[in-house]
Amino acid sequence: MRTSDLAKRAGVRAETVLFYEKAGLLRPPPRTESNYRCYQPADADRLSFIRRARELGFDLSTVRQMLAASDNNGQDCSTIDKMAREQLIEIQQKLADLKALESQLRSLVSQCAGGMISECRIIEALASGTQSTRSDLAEGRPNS
Amino acid sequence: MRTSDLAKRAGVRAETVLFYEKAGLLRPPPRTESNYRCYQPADADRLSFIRRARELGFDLSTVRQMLAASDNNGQDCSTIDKMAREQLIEIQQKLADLKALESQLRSLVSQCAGGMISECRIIEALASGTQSTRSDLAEGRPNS
DNA sequence: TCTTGACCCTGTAGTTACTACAGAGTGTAG
DNA sequence: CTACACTCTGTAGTAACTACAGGGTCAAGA
Repeated sequence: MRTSDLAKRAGVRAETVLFYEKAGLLRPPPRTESNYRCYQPADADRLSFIRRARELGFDLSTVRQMLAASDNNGQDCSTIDKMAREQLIEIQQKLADLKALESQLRSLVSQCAGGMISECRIIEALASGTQSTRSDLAEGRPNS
Repeated sequence: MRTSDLAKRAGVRAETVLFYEKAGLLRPPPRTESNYRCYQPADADRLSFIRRARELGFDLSTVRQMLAASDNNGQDCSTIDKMAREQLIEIQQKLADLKALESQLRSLVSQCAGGMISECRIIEALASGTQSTRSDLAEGRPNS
């Protein structure tokens, strides 16, 4: 398999394959006489593994460790387990943040009734929070 | 106010203030004789506006447009409204993605019963999806 | 045989929103 | 006078790719 064939199988770009090699996730495959990379089906599996882990939000260095662990069958499962649990907690935190953000944004959007900027509720909401009113958002020193 | 005073008021770093100036969000303030930046309270309001918008997930170019709109009181509110609605949709999409991700990850984590890597359910789950079994994750060409 | 087009290679620069210096100058307290 | 804390500019680093530039290779068609 050539680089682009491997890439297609996993649904990534050829550049990404090269990037993963440089990043130490994919091993340098043998080359043809003309220096083209030559991949085996097993490489496609490894690449799919990487993609699945990435889609679950694991970062590259975590994926690297997972691959190392999976290459090392005798090892204890707890490292991997710990990484997954940490990732879960991180995702749950992000989820909570995003939920809060969504409700704030929804309330922001619901307040807009059209009309002029000067009475825009969205701008007002973003400007409020300090004691100042919207009339002086560092105006008076225009820059253009 | 000096740069770091302004920064403290909005809870950002001094470098971030400079960065926002370079990015065209904060206007270059007047300088002292020795070339130090001299901010007014209104600049703090503008910076807070930026921070609030950023915390709601708006990107810098959107924030720039919002500031431009808010500097231009006569303008119609619909541009801002549109930006906020688009942002809401984006956040809702991310929220949905993250929810799906969380449940996948939760099921992954719940399957781990400890033990050796060779029978790790987490690795298995990441490796599955193609027809291949976990025994051949591009092994056989170790690289170290 | 020559050419065209589609690949492949390496290496570098761009993206976002900052953060972290390096190397220089300034201001003030002891 | 000196130490220390600040300021300035400019550049390089972060994550995970993406997008070239400038070269080489290969197979099919004229």
